[in-house]
Amino acid sequence: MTYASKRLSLIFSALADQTRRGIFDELRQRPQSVTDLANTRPVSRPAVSQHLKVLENADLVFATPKGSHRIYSAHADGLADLRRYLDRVWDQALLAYAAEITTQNKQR
Amino acid sequence: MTYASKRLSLIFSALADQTRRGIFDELRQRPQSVTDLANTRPVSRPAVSQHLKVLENADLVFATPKGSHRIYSAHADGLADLRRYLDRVWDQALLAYAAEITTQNKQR
DNA sequence: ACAGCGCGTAAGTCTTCACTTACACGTAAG
DNA sequence: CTTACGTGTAAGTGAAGACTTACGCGCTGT
Repeated sequence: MTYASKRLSLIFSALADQTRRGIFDELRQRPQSVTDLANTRPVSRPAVSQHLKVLENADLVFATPKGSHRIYSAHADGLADLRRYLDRVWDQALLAYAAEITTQNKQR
Repeated sequence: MTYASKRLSLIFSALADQTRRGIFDELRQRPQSVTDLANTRPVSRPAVSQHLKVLENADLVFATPKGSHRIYSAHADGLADLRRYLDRVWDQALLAYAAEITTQNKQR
């Protein structure tokens, strides 16, 4: 549980940043190198490198060495945990919502 | 798109904090007041109040005045956006993964 | 071998954030 | 009315984060 919480924190905070989510979104469309990503973005190349490290640490991205380049791609594993959490939360939220409605009806 | 991005950032960063996610998880099980939440948690009451403000701002939580109390409950609306994003990402990630596999097969 | 490219990382700065204590205000109860 | 409770918010502090420039190291090609 604690393990899962830390993992979720990594994933959520990784996707919380707009620049990072942009990188992730673009990597889903097509794998790219660090400089390729930096060229289409208003931040420096080291910044992109650091963002990729965060995404990689959350299992949202992985790198494939290609000669002297490193091609980054989106990874499905990190998303699986997020999806599991969200599915669970989703059901419970709907239940809570239904319970709330009935409570409100009772109070009338 | 930019609007959605900002909204997503709010949701993701709201859920990125462990304390805040704990509050949200507990509110899904049963609506509670601020002091109730603070009592079962190692942080002060104002801290909980601030966390609730962040959650409320992300449409993950809403308050119902009850006399001098304020009962907070989980809200499904904020989750809807998150779920939409995740569904889209999920499909694309699977496609990207499949594309990557076929690329690797070609290169053999 | 050497010049250049792609990349990661260290070091520094400025902002954001999670938290604390102190204060102000409305509601409830004596 | 006054005392007490529940709450939100302002002010301050220490840590984390999103950047920058500078540096170092492994490939690549000539």
